[in-house]
Amino acid sequence: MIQEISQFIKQALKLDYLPNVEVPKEEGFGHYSTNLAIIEAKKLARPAPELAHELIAQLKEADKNGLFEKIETAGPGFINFTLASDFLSKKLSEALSTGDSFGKTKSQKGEKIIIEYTDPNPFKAFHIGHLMTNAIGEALARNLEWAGAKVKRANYQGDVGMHVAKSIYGMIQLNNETPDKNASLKEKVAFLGKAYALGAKEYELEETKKEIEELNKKIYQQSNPAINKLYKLGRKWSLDYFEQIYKKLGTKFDYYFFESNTAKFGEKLVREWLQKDVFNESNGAIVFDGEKYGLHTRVFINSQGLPTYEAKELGLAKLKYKKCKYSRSIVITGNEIKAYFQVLLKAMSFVFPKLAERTEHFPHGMLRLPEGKMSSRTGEVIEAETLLNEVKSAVEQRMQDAHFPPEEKKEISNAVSVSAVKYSILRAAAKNDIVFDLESSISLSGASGPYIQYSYARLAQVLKKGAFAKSANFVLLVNKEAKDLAAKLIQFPDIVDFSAKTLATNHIATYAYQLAKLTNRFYEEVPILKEEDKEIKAAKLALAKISATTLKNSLEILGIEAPGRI
RNA sequence: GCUCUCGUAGUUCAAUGGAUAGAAUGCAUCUUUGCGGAAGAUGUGAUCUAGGUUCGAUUCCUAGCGAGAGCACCA
Repeated sequence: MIQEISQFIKQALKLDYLPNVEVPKEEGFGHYSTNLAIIEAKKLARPAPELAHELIAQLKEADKNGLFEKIETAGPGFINFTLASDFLSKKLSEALSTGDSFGKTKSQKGEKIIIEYTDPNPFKAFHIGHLMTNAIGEALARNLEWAGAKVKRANYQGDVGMHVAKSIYGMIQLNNETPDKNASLKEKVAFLGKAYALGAKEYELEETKKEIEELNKKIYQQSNPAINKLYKLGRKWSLDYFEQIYKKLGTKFDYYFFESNTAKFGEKLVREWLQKDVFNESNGAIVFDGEKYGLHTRVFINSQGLPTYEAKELGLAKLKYKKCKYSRSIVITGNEIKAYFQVLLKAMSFVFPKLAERTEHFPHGMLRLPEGKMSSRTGEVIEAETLLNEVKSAVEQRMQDAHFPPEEKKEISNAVSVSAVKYSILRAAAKNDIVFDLESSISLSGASGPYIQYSYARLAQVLKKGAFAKSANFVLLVNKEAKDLAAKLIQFPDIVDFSAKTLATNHIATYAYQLAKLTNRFYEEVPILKEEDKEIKAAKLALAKISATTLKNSLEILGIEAPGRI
């Protein structure tokens, strides 16, 4: 829609560029507006409001199809457009016939994007940080898909390194507590957690520290069969457990990469480019001297000759490219890795210049919990499952009185609790830290995922009772509530484009909430099924249908399910 | 110490350099059972400080104050 209006202005005024068009924040400034007159007035050194009047005359002249009901100027020289109801009605009809794919656009067409996110480490906990990365990554992936890009989801997991050595050390110590084959995944993972905690603690001690470091080498070289066996076992338990979580969260990865695969290749690359002076030797380690570029120096191969995360990441870039010839590669992590990624990209610009250009790091803030219960101040990490379960039990309590079959109830409480958590992550701009407030999530009121789901479910129930036609005359809808809703609905494709372009899915989240609010207002103020005039009723039902679809689609992009009733 | 990010109602979050800085929650008041009240309506209240650029600054620049993260063999 924005594109369309911008094109119209360009042609009408014979400009050589597309003017900026946006939706004004305030009501009363029309549906769309442009600051064109202010910009042009400056070039011509003329007063902007005066120029705006002249341009409006030309725009009205050019509007042969009657797209606009009003074109007027306000404030410092903005030109504001109000759509004609015929035109708006036509747009709604298009949306209605587009059906479930309303909102899909082509702005990212031709892009092949690989997105890496979640990245939990086998043998370690899947904590709320991973949950946050997953929610953001999944939403970005879906958003880009909706904007027409081809997207591949990648997960990169650290299955070698000191944390593994610590865990295996613990597994050996706790040998007699090892769960047997038939134990539940939960018990197995709990055992791994205990083993890691023990290993991490013992690592603090001088004598065991050396032992664990030796163990680490053996794991890397796969030299000891007994250790290999433990390694295989623990790794599998972890990965199976992660898979359960992905399923719950609605993520399906196309590729899994492991450090055990990137390590040797990365090491080789670094040694190769050491000869070409991209890397230096320093204190027995091989480093990249980032200081030359205003960054800091980082170790790529440590003094024991083992590749660090940095070297592995270098190998990973190439492996990703082998799997998927991407035009763009996005890596999503917490922002504590930001500085390190800059060094990595600089090093990569020598080793794989083309890939480095296509790679971007997307750092996000931390998911914090308010002081008090579930606080992480004690230093303990909070597992994703703990948080999800806590929210879920609150949701279940709320649903106590609902008369749904048990199976459906379970599905709904899952969908609602995931939505509560995901929405509170996605509503905020990703780069900032956010505070997840358990209490306000449990209360399930206000700008929340469950509120949007509820709004959808209400409409879905109405639509069940009244069949909507394939087309309708939306001009008949004269209530303010219906008109406001209609104007919001046709913005959806623009929002999809904008958030895909800026990689900011919080715009989708905000939009979904605003739309839900408008649908509720419409629902409250405008009786649908009771409407006696057949044609008006058909139009109302059709508007409800588009609203329901759009709510569902915006939730879909956020990775949130929309049950038909909740 | 250096680098990066951030600083907006009591609280949690918004605002591609735009118009009267939006929401939610909290508090106060109203709608009272209808197509699903997990709802809707009204009121209340904020851009850290000092400069600068601009027709216009929460946004860009400089300095200060405050918070968080990072700064060599962890990932």
